[in-house]
Amino acid sequence: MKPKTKRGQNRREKILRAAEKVFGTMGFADASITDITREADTAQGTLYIYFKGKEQIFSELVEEMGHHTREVIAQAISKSTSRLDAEKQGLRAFLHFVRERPELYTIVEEARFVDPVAYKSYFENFAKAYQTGLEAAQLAGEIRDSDNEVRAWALMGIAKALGEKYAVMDPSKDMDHIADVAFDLIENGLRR
Amino acid sequence: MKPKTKRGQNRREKILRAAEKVFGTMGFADASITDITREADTAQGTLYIYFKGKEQIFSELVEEMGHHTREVIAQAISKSTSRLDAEKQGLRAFLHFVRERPELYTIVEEARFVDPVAYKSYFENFAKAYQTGLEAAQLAGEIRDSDNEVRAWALMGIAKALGEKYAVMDPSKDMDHIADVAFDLIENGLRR
DNA sequence: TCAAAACATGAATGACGATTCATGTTTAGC
DNA sequence: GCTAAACATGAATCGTCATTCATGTTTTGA
Repeated sequence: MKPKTKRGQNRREKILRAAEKVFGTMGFADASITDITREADTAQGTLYIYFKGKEQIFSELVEEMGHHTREVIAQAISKSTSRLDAEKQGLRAFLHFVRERPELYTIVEEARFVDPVAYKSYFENFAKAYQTGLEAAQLAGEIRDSDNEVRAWALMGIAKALGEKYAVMDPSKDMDHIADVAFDLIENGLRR
Repeated sequence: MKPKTKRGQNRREKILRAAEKVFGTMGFADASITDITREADTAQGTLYIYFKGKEQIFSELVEEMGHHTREVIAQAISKSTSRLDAEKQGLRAFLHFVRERPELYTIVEEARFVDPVAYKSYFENFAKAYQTGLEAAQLAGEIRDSDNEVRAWALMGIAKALGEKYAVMDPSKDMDHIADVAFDLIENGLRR
């Protein structure tokens, strides 16, 4: 499963990157093992040296997305002074990351149907972290009192939808602008 | 394709309802024609009298969801006095509808991968309508000036995420409460 | 009442593609 | 430089359905 030589590590990584591209652009069902191995310049059988099957590669990519997202957001937040500012920096970093790796993001969304368990835990973990942050901000008096679980899911929903629209569907607009508009809504709401 | 007798109409409808249930619970890939026809107490071949194939049934369900959602929201909004109130009533009605037909909602989400064209037009239409409403509210001075396209996608994202979480994943909480919390966030933002 | 149209059946067909495996090649470490 | 382990190959296998179709049954309308 895990490679023991440098050569093996390279090959495994090459297959993962090919799978990211192929799954992300054609979707899980339409992507064949042949597509992935062709993209990786590899024989079909080689894939089964490093992975149990089609689904396992996919799941591994979902996990990868989880790690990277956590890293990216943690990094972005670390410089923040207030909780609300952390919110803003986290959103901005997330959107930039998704625009850089739209395939990986699409894979996470498809996980809802291909690997529902991974999908659920992915988002429930994020929601919990989000909620904890909101709770702290609430205790610190930065934000108004409300149901922070519902708020956490709502805020995640904003990030998901904007990522889907402005990183995957229509990646032409400036991401900082998107983040600014969204954060203004999050901070101040709609009301004049 | 379209039935010409009452008997045919009943059969077609029965198959559609079976497909809604089967696609919604097992997902498109795992759902077999046999599963659907078994659920509908029908022979496999009968399905092909009324539908071109597996994908076409699916697409028809996506369209159905579009019609119903539009109806439900239009109905809910019709009683509203202000644009912001329309926002609230629309959100509430949407969440109730999704809790009543979670399978239909899951199907729309899976359409992103099964029928991307239908999916894209579904959400772009909603976004446009949403944006138009926001534009009017802005002109009426009810809400602050900002980029209403981005806002529209953000607000749709809230509705999608809350529907997914509180209608599909965890349907135990009171939907009016969910809608109230979300609308408070939309109206006033987080800031104290 | 009866013929034609509409509807219904479900076993057989056929395509597709994930996975396996018998056979080679390369690398690590002594 | 040798050999065992690790890695690589790709054609053949095998299971899984979606779809078809030859054969019945029911409904319609005159």
